[in-house]
Amino acid sequence: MFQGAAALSIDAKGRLAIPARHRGALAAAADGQMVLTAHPHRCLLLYPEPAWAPIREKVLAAPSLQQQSALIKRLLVGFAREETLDSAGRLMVAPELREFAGFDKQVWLVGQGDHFEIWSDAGWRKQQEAIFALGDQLLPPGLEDLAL
Amino acid sequence: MFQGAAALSIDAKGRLAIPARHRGALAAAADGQMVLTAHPHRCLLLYPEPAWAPIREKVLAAPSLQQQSALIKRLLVGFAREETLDSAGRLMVAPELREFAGFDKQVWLVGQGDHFEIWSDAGWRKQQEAIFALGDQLLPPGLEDLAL
DNA sequence: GAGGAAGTGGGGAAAAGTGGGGAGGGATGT
DNA sequence: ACATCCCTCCCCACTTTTCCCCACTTCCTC
Repeated sequence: MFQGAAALSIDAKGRLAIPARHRGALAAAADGQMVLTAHPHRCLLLYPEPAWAPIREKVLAAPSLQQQSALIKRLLVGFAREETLDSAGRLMVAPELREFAGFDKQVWLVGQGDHFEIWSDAGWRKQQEAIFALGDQLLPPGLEDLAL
Repeated sequence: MFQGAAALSIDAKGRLAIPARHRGALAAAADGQMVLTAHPHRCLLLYPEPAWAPIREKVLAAPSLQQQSALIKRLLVGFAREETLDSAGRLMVAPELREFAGFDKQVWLVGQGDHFEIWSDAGWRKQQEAIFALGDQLLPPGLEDLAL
């Protein structure tokens, strides 16, 4: 179970150090095999491979001659890369993915249950602003009864 | 299983270097025999020959006097070429196909499960813009329950 | 404050990407 | 039929990227 947001920096070689407290869980869930891909909201997704496989199968089953499902396939499967951590526990983020998500030096690793999202600093701030801007319209259908 | 997007360049002779991490899988799936053809979305398709054969048979079985199936046949089968990689792992892209897909120097090789798509730089960027433009209408019929 | 673990940066070897020369073979035209 | 041209493919050389390893700094723990 992954949760928690961490501000991390990507070094000049595109490497992202995963916080040590998550490494054990990643190794256990994925045997070290992870998949890094693009999210339509313009962040990246980091999945342990076993959690990613069923999603990939589902997406690939969609008809590729239909415009909209082709777009999803191209984004999710098209950008996906198998990755492992290097000996210092760092994840290599390919230049294509860095560009897609608009990564600068500073990024955020955000736990989301069975996977992580990785946001550029600017993108993450926008998410927060978007939440504040919702005001009373905060809760989406199906979650109206959420109490905190 | 092919996945991942790579920005590659086509040299002056029309050669495209396939990333080394895909070469093993291509050799295994196709014994080196590949088929390169045109996709109606104006990109190219790269199939291992064994995966292409059933698609070709299916397309060819369509009635050729019906306008719509004739168009598909002409595009998919008409543009298809058998290719192999050269000794440096490069794929030769015929001028006809380069022109069809509007290839300049920079192209994208995009894994799509059992095959690849190859996009011009401009075409690939348009795909991404199209996805962002979808907003909340992201998921096509049949994929509404996709969770990321 | 000392020791250890984690984050950070960079050097260097090896592999992969890139580009071009030139031989071989098939097509074209005289 | 022969010469020429063009296309293809193989090989070599150069550049860039990737990966592995080591060293330094910082922070937390004891």
